[in-house]
Amino acid sequence: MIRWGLCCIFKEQPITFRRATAAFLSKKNRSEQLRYLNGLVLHNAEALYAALCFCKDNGIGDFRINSQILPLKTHPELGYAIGDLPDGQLVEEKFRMCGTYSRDHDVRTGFHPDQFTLLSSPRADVTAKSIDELAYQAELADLVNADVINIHGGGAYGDKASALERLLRNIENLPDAIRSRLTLENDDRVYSPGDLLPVCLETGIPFVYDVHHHRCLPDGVGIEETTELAMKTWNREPLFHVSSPLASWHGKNPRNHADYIDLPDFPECWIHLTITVEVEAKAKELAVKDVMSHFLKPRII
DNA sequence: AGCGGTCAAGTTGAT
DNA sequence: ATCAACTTGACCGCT
Repeated sequence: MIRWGLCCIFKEQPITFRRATAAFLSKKNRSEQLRYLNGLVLHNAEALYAALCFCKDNGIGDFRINSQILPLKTHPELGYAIGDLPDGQLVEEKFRMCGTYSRDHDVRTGFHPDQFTLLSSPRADVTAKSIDELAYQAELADLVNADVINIHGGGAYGDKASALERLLRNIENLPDAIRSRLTLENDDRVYSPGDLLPVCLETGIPFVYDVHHHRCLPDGVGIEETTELAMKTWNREPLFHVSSPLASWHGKNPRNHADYIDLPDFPECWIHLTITVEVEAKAKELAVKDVMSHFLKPRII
């Protein structure tokens, strides 16, 4: 049985997440900043609850939470703690309600920190800021009961072996709140499954297998074998990603995502697995419902 | 109310 | 050298 996942936002549903810009906020004094952020974050906490309700009502068992749900949380000048907000208690309560709802209705949630979150960089400042970002997402994950914080390997910096060593060492030094949720995903230009699986095995970090990225950046190992290896890295329900290229696999940029999933792109060997598959498609909830409908056709007999 | 330039952060590869 | 892509368009000043 596949648990289908929706990523971050909606195409048609009137559920939106607000954001803030640093340029705008930095023109205000601190208490005005916190008041502005307070309203915005309350809105986002309520939107998350609505998103989880939509998922449950539509048979969608997984929702990826946008990293910007607490905008500028770790910004060097504008950053804040939830407790700094005028209604901090209420904000926390609303996120906890999301956590209760997702537990009661079995809607899995997770985070995917953005491209600036790197545990392989040679720059100590980049690593430190990344760990800050991961700590923030772990704190929020605690409130909302999210069990995954998924990142990529990052850059190669001209020497992939050294970068992988830094990645490994940084993972091993992470606090447990982060490490217990952290996962590694293959990307489409630097780190293939073959690069990351050894790190996952050594650290006990689960491997998020993105089959689209694997097709963009192959490593000589087939989808079936990689699926099996990925499954073994998980101590809970495995999480995989699927998407289709915008133009075609042979076009100039197959990395761009299409609106919907082209059914042949879904690996046959996944069909009978007990896994979560997050659908990375521009049509969002419409794409998830579309792909689900292909698997829910009434069976003969 | 609607338009459009702009938005914290790192790294890569296409142009 | 610039720029889009990456999990995602949304924000906000201007008219």
